[in-house]
Amino acid sequence: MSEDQRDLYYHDPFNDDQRNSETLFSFFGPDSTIRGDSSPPIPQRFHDYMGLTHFFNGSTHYNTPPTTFGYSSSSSQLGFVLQHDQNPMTDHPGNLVAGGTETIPVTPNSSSVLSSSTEAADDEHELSQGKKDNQLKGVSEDGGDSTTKKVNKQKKKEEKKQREPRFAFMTKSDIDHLEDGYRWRKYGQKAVKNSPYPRSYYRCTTQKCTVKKRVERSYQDPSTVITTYEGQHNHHLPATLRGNVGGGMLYPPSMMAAQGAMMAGAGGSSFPHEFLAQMPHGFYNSGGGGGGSGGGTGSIYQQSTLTPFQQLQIPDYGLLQDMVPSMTFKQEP
DNA sequence: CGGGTTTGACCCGCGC
DNA sequence: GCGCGGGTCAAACCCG
Repeated sequence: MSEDQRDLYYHDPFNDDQRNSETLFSFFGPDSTIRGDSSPPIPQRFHDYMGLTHFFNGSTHYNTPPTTFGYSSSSSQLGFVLQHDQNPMTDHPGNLVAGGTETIPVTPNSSSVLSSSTEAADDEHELSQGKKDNQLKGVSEDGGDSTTKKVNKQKKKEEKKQREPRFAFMTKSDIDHLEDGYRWRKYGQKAVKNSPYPRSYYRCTTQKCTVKKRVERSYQDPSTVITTYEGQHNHHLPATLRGNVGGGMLYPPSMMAAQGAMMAGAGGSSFPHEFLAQMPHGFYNSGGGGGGSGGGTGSIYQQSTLTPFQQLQIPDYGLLQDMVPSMTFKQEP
């Protein structure tokens, strides 16, 4: 009963701060904050994540998870949950965790969306491989011998500890599967417990690229799409998507350079939160520019009607830095 | 015909 | 040990 009640709640990754394996960012809410050392309120909020999207797309660097962020659909809000394969909190003792409560109304019992998937997804890479191996073996080797299985299991357990970088974010969008410049192949769909909306599983179609993503719609707020990326692309953006040539062209070189600088500056830690620290300010302020969406005046749930071009903004690093004062910021001259 | 989607089955980890 | 839920597989199907 109580469990049922608990389960009735939507499990929201952005409110799940129970796991240290996650770092959460939230740009939702009128007083959304990125909590750095001093947790200053963000002067402005993102109401158009498209810029971010394109910004992410702007990366042509390998091993930059955020490159998967680009979207080309209309949306207005964006939130992040960054998941580190190690302990993100050690990197950011001040916690970048946004409680989530101040942004999107969720219950404290969030667990499944990311956390459970976090757990389960641990083994996705290895397991999926292992599973596949097992299955294949089972077929090809008449079930195989238990010794091999045991060895495989152990191996898996060891490998399991190595997590792919994973992060999630929420977006306001009518579209479930938002385009991000990469090509994805859907390989599964599952019903989400206590949610009328299914979760879809996608894999990057590029050969040897193991990046996956999960997409699901928020149960509490159907207009919100939760996207979880896992892994890092080891290739460039395919230049085939609706003229959105990798999105990379959409950003000035300085931007990409800045990102590259960041990645380099991260000392190999190519994790999104560093990247996020560099997030340009312009993108979230682009609403007023075009779509007539009311720009900065709209509620945080306001839908953006920007076109990709309207969403294009030259990043304002200074403002960004203001937003995330606790983060290192590099800027290309 | 090739590539993507759908969908039921299966595997695995975890909690009870 | 068992059941549940998440994640993946793969055959069938769809579509351009």
